[in-house]
Amino acid sequence: MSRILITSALPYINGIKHLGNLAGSMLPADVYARFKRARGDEVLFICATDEHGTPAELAAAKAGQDVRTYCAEQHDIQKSAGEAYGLSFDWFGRSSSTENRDLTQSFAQALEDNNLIEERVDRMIYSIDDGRFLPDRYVEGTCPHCKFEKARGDQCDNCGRLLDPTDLIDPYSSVSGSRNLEVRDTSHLYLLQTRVEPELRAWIDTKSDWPQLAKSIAHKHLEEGLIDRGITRDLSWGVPVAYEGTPRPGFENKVFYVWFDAPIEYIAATQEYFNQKGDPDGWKRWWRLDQGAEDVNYVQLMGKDNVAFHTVSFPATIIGSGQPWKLVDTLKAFNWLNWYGGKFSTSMNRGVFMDQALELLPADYWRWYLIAQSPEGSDSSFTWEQFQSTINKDLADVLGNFVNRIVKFTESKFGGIVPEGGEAGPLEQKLYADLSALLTEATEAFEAIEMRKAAQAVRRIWVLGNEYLQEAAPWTAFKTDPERAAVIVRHGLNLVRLYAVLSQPLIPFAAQTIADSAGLSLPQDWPTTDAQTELSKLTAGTTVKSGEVLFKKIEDDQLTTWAERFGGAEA
RNA sequence: GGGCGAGUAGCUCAAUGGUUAGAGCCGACCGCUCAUAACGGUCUGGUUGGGGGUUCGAGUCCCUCCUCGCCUACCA
Repeated sequence: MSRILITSALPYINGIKHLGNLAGSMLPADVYARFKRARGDEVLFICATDEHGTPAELAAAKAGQDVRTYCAEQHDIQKSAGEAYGLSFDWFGRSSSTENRDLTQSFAQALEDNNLIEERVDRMIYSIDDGRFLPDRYVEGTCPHCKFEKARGDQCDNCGRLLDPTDLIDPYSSVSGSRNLEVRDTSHLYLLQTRVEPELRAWIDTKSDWPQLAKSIAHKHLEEGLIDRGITRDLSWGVPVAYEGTPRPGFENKVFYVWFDAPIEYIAATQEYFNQKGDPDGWKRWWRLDQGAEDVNYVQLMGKDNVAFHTVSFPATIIGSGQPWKLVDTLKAFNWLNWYGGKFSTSMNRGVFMDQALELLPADYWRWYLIAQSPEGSDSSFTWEQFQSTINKDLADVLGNFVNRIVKFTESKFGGIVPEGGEAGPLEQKLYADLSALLTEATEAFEAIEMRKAAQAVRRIWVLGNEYLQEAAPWTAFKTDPERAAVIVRHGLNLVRLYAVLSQPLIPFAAQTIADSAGLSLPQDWPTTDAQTELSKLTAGTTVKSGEVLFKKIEDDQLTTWAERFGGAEA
């Protein structure tokens, strides 16, 4: 038994997430967490909303709400959405918690004590009409290179060149459109990452098993030389720049940069969890190497855009603190799920969001599709046509129909009781062998967090049941050799039990329904690779019961309706 | 501009430098009749983005070009 700490990248507070966000971090993290729990490991699975920063302030203003109220509301929405998808977080926290405020300030102080913090004066764009400093990308204007009129202050979307906001011709605020801008001096704290580079490099060099994507991003930063990072911003919504209640002089109206406090929330959310449980020191055995966390395996899952922050910035903060914090061991990065080859986009009404998806179909349908099509190697595309095909074939035909056919057969021929008698023959021996190989494959894929491969292996195990029934033909045996039929049906029903167990991480709701039909309760331990033993756990005499159809097929006219509502190929 | 990744069957994706590049879906045909018109089987389908090179042997390694995606540190 191992101790596994799992974190999913924190979803930003700015509105409910689309299926791409779900597929690229939270869902695979959940599948992995469920798998590891079924394996008997001690799992702590943490996530939270990332609530600070300019976009949150602007979204709140747009919604006509106080930012605090807005975030509280949006947090509840995201929390409910996660629960509706069966995301089994042990805790879904908030980066605006008091725990995170205190811990973030404490980290900043530790870095300061280690002479890793420096005050510098920046020249930033201030929008007089908006009453705020503007991050580079919130300043727009004409590109000095290509004359594109909607170039952002950080980069021109037309010619791709990197820009400084002061380069822009005729700049204006993208918040209000105001051209009443000026450059102002403002002080900020900088984290002197350059000074922790040797330690950071040494640590990264130990991570030989990181995926290529993560290693190359981390090394790129090291090779080009780390840059000292500004870790404060001129905003009102965020962690105040203070220590133990005392604001830092000159920083009364500033907060820490959202990317400084967000990863710290992984730890703070754990504190929130244990505080809520009345065990205020409980978090330490997960995060403090000097207080019981030395045997924790820490696994982070995230989208590819997050990799640099998790391999360089956050580790630099932790290492710089000089304190014995747990650092990430295993890191899994995902690419993007696209919408018909393009991006999901709220403004262009492209794509499906988590709440909308559940209006159409149960969570398991989405979970299965998103895991089976997981954007692991490269970006993958959502299309309605492929979604329909995957669901109808894999879930309805292969899995759902298998469970239904064998249970119905048992009801009509054996009174709904797992029959006794008979001995396993050559067909069963072949089934054991095939199943053992596939169980090994599936288990290894889950362990390696290779989601496509894992789903594929599980699907092949479902197919195995249909192959077995077809060849064994209990409907024929029943007429000529009832004892032989009993053997076949007993094995078929044991496959149903096995499918419930195997399906737990992927489609937990359906797994429970399948388990119900065999009189089982979940969770159950993950199967061993000893197929013969696994196929004898449901013993003769047990009552089985068919129920509603497990998965309804997606009809063509449903698809048409959805494509009209959400856009599709034409978008 | 720089860095990284990707490009393989109609579609979605596999393939430690080593038989004849595989699987699912789609399509065609055959079988089965327990089951959600479900299941099983067979078959069709490829100039591996283009062009060069290394090698006994290249989807894989090298060079170059094209296309797409991500990052490029003040969006998160």
